[in-house]
Amino acid sequence: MSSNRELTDAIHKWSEVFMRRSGRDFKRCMDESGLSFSQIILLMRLYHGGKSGVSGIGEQLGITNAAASQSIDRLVNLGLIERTEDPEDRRAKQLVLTRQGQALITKSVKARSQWVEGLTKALTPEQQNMVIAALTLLAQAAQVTEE
Amino acid sequence: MSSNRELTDAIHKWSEVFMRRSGRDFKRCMDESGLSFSQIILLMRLYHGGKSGVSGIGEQLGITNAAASQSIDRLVNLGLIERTEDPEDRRAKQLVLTRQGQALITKSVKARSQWVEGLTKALTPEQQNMVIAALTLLAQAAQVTEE
DNA sequence: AGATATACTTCAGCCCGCTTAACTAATTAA
DNA sequence: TTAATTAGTTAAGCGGGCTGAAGTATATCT
Repeated sequence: MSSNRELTDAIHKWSEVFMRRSGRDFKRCMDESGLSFSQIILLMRLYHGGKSGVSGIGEQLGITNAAASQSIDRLVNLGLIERTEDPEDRRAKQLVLTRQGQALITKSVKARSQWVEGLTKALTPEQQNMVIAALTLLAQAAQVTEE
Repeated sequence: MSSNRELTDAIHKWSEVFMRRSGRDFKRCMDESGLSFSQIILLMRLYHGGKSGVSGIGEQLGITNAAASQSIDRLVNLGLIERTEDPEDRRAKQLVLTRQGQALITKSVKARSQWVEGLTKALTPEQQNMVIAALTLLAQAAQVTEE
């Protein structure tokens, strides 16, 4: 039977390792793409959130419309975002990732996936099954939590 | 028996969820502390790497000594880093996190730990044991991989 | 129609982070 | 001991990212 302490400890160790890795992942993504952290976060929001307007992005990121507009403008010029007029409301813009923009994010996700996959290489089949089950459980729980 | 496909899929789903979460974690950490991404990365390097010099940091972060020096200077002024003369080589400086600097990073790690712990709340004891075992395996594998 | 509100853009101004280049100070090599 | 190397700082300059304020165009309220 699992003591609460064991669970906490395991999670804490894991958190340290993966926080560190996350930092490096982002840093590398920034260096390779030449984008800033804010810009990558912006792309990730679009990647997960689908279509969105300028002020929607600004709100999600906690910045002013002006800042969002400027940042988006740069990303449009880089060919990572497509910005079109909303036919329903011609004041608004619809923002969607271009194929190139999507590729940038998926590449990052893929890099992390491959890293984890590498970690499982040395495990026994039983252990691998356990990892599959555990990660699936966690991912599901996380998706339920998302509002 | 686990097919390779299952493993890859599970890891991919997990990666998406956690990449997204990582982004938000960093963003929140930046907003709360008022620090930039670079500065947090710098603190994390010191947190994990222990003592280090200015050029060591610059090298790890892929920036010039000048940039590292300036960034460190700001963090020293904020009371997050202690910068002292190396007694062995008086040209060099020893950089260590202050208690406040350490607290900033540990707070971030703790936030993530608590999030994951929250995810496990709804799981059965057996499932929790599995999560413990899986995360422990992954964390160990990751630490072995670190050079 | 006229007033108000909304969605976004533009501009000026500030700070941050980066680079290169020039500098100081300490160490090491000749 | 003089010359070269190494560690770090400082300064000028560029661009990014943010804000507040002003401006444009569309939509909605009365």
